[in-house]
Amino acid sequence: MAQKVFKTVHDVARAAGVSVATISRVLNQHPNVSAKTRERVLALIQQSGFRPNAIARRLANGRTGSLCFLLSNRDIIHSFHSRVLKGVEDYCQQQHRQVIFTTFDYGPDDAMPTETLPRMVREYRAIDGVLVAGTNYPNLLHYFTEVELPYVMFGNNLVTGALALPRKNAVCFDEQAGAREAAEFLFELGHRHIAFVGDLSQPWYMRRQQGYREAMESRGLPIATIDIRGETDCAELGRRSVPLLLRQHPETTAILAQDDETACGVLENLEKLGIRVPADMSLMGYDDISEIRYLRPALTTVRVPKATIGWKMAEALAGIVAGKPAKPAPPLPTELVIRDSCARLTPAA
Amino acid sequence: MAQKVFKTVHDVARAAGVSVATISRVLNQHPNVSAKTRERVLALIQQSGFRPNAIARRLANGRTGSLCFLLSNRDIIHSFHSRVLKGVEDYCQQQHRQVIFTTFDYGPDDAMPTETLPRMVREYRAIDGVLVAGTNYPNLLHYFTEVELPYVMFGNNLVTGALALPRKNAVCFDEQAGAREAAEFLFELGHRHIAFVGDLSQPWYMRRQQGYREAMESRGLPIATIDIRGETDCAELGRRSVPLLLRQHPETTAILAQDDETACGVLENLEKLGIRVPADMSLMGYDDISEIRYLRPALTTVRVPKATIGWKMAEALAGIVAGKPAKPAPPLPTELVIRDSCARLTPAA
DNA sequence: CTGAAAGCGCTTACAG
DNA sequence: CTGAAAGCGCTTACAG
Repeated sequence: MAQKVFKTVHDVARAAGVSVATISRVLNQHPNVSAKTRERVLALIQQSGFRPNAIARRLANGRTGSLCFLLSNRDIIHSFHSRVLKGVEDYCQQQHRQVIFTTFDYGPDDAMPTETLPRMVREYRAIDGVLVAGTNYPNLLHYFTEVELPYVMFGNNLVTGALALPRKNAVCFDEQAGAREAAEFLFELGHRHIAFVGDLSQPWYMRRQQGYREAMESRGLPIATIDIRGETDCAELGRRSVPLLLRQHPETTAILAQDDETACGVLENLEKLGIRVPADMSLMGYDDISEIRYLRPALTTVRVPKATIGWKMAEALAGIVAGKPAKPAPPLPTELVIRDSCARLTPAA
Repeated sequence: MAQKVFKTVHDVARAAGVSVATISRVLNQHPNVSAKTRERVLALIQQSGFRPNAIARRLANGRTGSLCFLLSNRDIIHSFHSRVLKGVEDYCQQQHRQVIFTTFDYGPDDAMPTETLPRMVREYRAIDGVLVAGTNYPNLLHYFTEVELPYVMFGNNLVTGALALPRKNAVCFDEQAGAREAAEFLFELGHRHIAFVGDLSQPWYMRRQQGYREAMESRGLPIATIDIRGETDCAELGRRSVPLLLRQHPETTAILAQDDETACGVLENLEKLGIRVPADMSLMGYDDISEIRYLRPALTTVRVPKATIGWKMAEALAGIVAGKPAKPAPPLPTELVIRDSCARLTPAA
């Protein structure tokens, strides 16, 4: 016999000889349905391949079920954020939520409901809330507050004014502790002249330098920081730092770079000068991005728990949306990944 | 005065002294509204910050406005697919569409409406169509056809049976031509003994090898293929290929790897044996993924137009959804990216 | 356990 | 150019 095709709950209800309310109840696993009717309806749905209209469900029950992953001010999706997104998606899949991906470029002074703001965040109820990734400024966050759109931030990536906002709805990792452990690791290897290379005008790199400084100061070791500002290409920053470092701190035996890309630049110029890593100089990155996968020597680095950050952000946002009070979560720990770019300091050196 | 907060079109209509139909018309830029009313309504909307309910709009007009980017059988989002996704998002943003990102793991023999299939693709009308990325099999594609869900595939990534399906709804790049050009480039540099390293059991790598073969045969040059099967880690495949290659084709002066990761493995083991790239051996990758960014020597490779692929896929899907007849698009061209890993063959060698 | 009916907040012919 | 009314396809008190 020809298979009936049901387009709406009404079709199913008619065939089952019950009301649409009952169909809706079995669709939503509502307990108040007799086992008998439930089975009959379920069978009908099965064989007809009936699929309820998702939009209608959302309008009726008032829940959109979707979280928006908003990547701000990035022209490409770096591997770092890909991993965060993957964590978000894993959580959402498990929770039967959907993740809407979008990007947005704006400046700190743009007036906020702007034309370029993605449509779904401007629209009312298109999304339950937004996961704020990339680089963000207070104007956008204020807008979210104004229109009462719940959001959760990736706390480590906030610029200036955004830092002062309440942090209940932020997920972050312990940037400072990661740098501290990195410096301590180099100390354990026997290094006493450890330099930090970075751009201290950026809050996140500043925190890393602070962790480094804490580790050094608590051991009475000298601080050696090469602070290069205004260079947005980290690899280039790393390259430029090498001559400065060698001149200003020639006694250095180990370098802690502000991030992996910076480390790549440092490595490149070190090698050009015939300084071998790790034989002559130990080198450490930060982040553990996939771009360093095939670097030789394999880079020892501080791994940031990217997928976990995404998962926790989605979880926090879902909680807020569900009305649970947002509570500040403790920062996520980083993990030291020991590969080949750091060596024990030999007495000869 | 206290700012009125309008929650629905009715609130706005009441304040403007018109009907909701009129509000809807100005919201949708319908021409049949007098300039006067339009302005008044617009002003009201402006100052009240009224935002129409997106879900209700979709239910009423029957369009969901969202495309689903489905990444199949990948445990992480590789940089390759990040770029494709970015292209999709760029197109969708411009078209005021939203992209729903999801992942899905399945096998070629799984029965298709499975529990693990993401909810939004199971639901009716949650999405307008799906962009199929990652590795996919016929069973999923058949399911889409069955439930009449429009889809567009990334054509280069289809396995076995999926290859035989009609390709009107596929976007692909010219894999074979890219490999041909790569081999020709090595030829121009004076190389006559060029080897291909890869896994010919995979259709995509097979196509690359075919391009290589065409270039070689048309010049009467010998084919030298190292075909290693069953190794899913390409870098490892590359590593393993080196001793085989040196034994079987010791005359080789240039290697065309099936992809960048394979090239990384080749490079690693070449260097271990003291064979310098490019001085002693030229080496070429394929894809131009971000993981090779910091490789030294910088890898000469064939760039796949990832973002363009994403853009074209989204464009094609939007066209199909809009009822335009799907027409097969010509394959997108690749681009040779010349960096430092290939050198002119000197007579001495 | 079940059904009739109102409601979610828009859009869209249809009339005027 | 504008409005009244039906409709999009569900869900959810409310009654029974």
